[in-house]
Amino acid sequence: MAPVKSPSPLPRHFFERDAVTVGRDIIGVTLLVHGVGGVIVEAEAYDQTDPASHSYGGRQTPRNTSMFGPPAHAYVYRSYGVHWCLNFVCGGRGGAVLIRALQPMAGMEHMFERRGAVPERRLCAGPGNLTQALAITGELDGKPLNAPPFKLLAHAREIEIVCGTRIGITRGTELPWRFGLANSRFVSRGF
DNA sequence: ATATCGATGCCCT
DNA sequence: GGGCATCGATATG
Repeated sequence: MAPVKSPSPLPRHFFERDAVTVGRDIIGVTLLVHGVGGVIVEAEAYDQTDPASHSYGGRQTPRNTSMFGPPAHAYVYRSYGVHWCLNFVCGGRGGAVLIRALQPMAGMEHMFERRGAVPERRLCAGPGNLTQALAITGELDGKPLNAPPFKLLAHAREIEIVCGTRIGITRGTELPWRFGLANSRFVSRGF
């Protein structure tokens, strides 16, 4: 019988690729923050060429500075003045992947404390809900992903990945840069 | 089921 | 002043 592989850290150069490639490959990876988190089931890619991106045209501002920093770091920004959104910075300046939904796996009691009495499938469904469940704030902006409080683990499982157009944008709406775990009920919306 | 609205930080014109 | 990588409450079919 073949040995069952346990979760392992991501390959060293995982994030040193373009955002679209990383966006597809990040599905199925486990994200933990202070030990709380789960499997990434939905993500979107953004890059410099993309009119929906904060890094569009190479424009750099105080907010998006992390997007132009080294890969494998967090870009955390405030959305609509109310929510925090978590991204992973990728290779190719100005590229990042927005983490949109998790299948909760660890520390769910903390998630319920932070999110209230929502159905389990809604705990981490949507970028703002996910950061609330994991207590992610702007303090983590620019922090490396290979060190606490972050932990990223790859699984050797075969999974089916679907893609579609991104959510909540008004430009670049035709780009199929939203990725998800097929048939997951933990995504923010169907594909 | 979809539609509208308010919360309100940061970037834009 | 207006728009935005959002969300939940409220109204209405």
